[in-house]
Amino acid sequence: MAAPFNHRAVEEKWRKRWEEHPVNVNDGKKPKYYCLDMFPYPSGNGLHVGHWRGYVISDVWSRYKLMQGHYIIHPMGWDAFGLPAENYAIKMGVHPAKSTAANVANIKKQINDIAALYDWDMEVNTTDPKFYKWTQWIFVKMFKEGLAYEKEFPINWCPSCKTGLANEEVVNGCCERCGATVTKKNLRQWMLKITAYAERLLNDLDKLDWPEKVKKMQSDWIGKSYGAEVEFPVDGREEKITVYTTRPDTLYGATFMVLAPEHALAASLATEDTKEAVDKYILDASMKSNVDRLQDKEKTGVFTGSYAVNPLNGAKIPIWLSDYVLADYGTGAIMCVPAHDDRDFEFATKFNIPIIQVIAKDGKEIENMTEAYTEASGIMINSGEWNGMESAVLKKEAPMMIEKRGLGRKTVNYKLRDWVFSRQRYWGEPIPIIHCPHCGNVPVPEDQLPLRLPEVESYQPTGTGESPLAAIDEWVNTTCPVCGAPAKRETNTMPQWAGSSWYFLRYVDNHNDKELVSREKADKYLPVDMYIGGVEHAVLHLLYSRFYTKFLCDIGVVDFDEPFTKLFNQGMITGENGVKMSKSMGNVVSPDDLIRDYGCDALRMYELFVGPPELDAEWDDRGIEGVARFLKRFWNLVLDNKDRDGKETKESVKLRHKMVHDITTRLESFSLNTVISGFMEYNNKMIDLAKQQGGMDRETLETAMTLLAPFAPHIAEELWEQMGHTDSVFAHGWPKADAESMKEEEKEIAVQINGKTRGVVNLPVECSKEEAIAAGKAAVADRLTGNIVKEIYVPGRIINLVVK
RNA sequence: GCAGGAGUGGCGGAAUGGCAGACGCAUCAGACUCAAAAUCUGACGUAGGUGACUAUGUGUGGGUUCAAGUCCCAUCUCCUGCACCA
Repeated sequence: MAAPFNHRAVEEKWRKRWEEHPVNVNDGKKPKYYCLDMFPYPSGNGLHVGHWRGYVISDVWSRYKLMQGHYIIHPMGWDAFGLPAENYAIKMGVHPAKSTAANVANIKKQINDIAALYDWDMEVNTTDPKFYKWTQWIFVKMFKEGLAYEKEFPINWCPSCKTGLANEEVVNGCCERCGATVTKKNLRQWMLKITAYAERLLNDLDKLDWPEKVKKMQSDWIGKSYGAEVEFPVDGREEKITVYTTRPDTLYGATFMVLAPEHALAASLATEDTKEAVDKYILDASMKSNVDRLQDKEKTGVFTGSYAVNPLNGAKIPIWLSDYVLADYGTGAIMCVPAHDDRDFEFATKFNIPIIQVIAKDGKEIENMTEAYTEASGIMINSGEWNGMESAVLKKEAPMMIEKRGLGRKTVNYKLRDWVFSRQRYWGEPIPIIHCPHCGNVPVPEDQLPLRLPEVESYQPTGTGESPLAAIDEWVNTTCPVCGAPAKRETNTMPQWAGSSWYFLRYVDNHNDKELVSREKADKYLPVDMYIGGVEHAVLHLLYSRFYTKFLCDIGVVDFDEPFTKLFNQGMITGENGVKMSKSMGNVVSPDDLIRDYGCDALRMYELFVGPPELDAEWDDRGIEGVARFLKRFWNLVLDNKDRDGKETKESVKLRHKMVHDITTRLESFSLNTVISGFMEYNNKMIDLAKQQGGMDRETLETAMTLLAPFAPHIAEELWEQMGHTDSVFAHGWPKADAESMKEEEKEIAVQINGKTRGVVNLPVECSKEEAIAAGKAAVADRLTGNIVKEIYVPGRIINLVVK
């Protein structure tokens, strides 16, 4: 009997060995493969089994690529600036720099328990001045290119975090971080002109090997629409109001116009009679939070007393104000066609505004309209010279026709807004701008970067709309780098996303203090081949990173404009009943006990075995027994047979090649849970065959441990060594399956009568239909009654006799 | 409301249109043991039968096909994302 498997001894031994003799080395000849994890923010809670999953997936993939002959770039770092780190520090009453450093140390230790291939020489930390020097440098470059600009307007404000937020950080009107209801606050803000890249961000999605879901979320977020801007003169006044519409074909059906309460002309359109009501409506709207505005099911509005003139037919239509029109989309004003738009219909019905149908539904005008007809299909009616045209055709042509007649222009619109980039908090990169009374906004000269975050006693958010940095006079007061006059520093900081938008570029050249990344290394090691992480960043981090990469490509820092060639989103590990693991729910499962009891290899495999990697999975500790038993059985199989000199047989060769084939195809398709079950299946088969034959050949056993190596590296290495090898199992290439050797000569085939299985026959694989049918008939002869009207034989699959 | 995903034993989950439930957990029985643990062997969808068996079964209702968990139509439920974007 072989010595029993002692996971602790084996793991300890190999950890040490790998430290002395790394398995992933860059010889300068092997092709690179960059496999990246979304880097964590170092929270105080440490890792739970859910965090492990993504790291295990990426490590398995990395080791597989390693065995295929690549040099693996598999780095890890810390997204340590930002709200979570700062809020944690405030709660614990320590300085964020201190708590962050402690958390990094703790999590790093935990991550090391995974036994992943991480190359700690590449480590980055977004709060390291050597790192954020370049975060600031990118901002300065963007400023110089006109992509970073200042603007005062009502932004999303989280009253709990006491800071402004980007649109992407507002979820259902609440703060993405803390869940508090987001309000509006008029603030001077730094903005990044991500909208300048809207078209490229949209189009280049086609290039990416990403989950369709994520691509769709991004394209919806960018939200491109085609339409026209149409100018409506205001009756009796000089001004014109421009509206944006995607349905210019329905222009004849416009019976009123609605302006957002924030529209520049809103107040001035009021007449003496309506002034009071209009002013009140505008004021009320300004007090409403996003949530209130969203939750108001019933439409509200107020008539201004003024009229607009439909430029096509001269019809006078009333101008209303309503908060269902958004001020910052399109022109903040819309023409309303109640017959063909749900919202306009609801509004018109409520306020008794006429409804004019301009597209015939099923060739007819609808009597007693009860809902809007929103399809752009049907013949135009009540539309002057457009009568008789097909709506779908007109929808496309109308913008040009309107433009030709000088009534407006063809245009496109995006939902994407510019990125609110400043935060009124302490724990972030200071924005490297100096406000000079003479020169305006002047960037901190590049040779003076990094602009260090000052050490302070008090870093609590002020809530006044100013960052805590504003209170540090000696830091704020400086001189203008251009004219030398007294000037003030910008006191806002950057959002957490700033560092994470480009960190993946830095890993490969993290000590370079001359450049963000050398062009040579960028060309050699970038971009990321495989990016693995949760889906929660679909429109945040992943969109921002694409934007940054495109910008850095445009200014020549890198030569590619998409950062992540392939993306994989792993599902979340939850507690019982799909409840998210959290401290407050008390359902957090720590990997520490499991590692102690079952070992790292077992936990790695169980993380994958719990379910398809892309789906959420409920954690159940008990299941780990299964993989632990498998590892023990495999250990015993190998050690019991290694000295028995088992001969290769036809059966064992076939088994070996089928095993390689199955494991590899499942791995390639990222079906990692079935890779693990595959190992168990083949292990069972090998055990049976070894029993039958009185041994198992060496080649088959070694192939099995080679396949197992990316999943359970310690045990694979140990067994590899026990087989007498002095090199690492990872130095061994990934085995290849030979189709010829896998071929079955005979196959068991079900014989059906009318689609129901009535027997089985063993058939040679190469066998004629006649022979097969004859054998099939013989196998079910006693059940065969009536006339056979059809005989189906699908080689290798089935025989079906259709009987009447 | 719109878009995407999912619905299969007690549980997690497998199934290029071809014998549904692989693999594992839990459970039950047996072996080993003074005993327990570990390990090994076997059973394990439901209903009926002593039985080799028979019928039935992948959310629900239809359809296509020699053959449907898988394809098509309709419908219900759950999850995820977006949501007054004109």
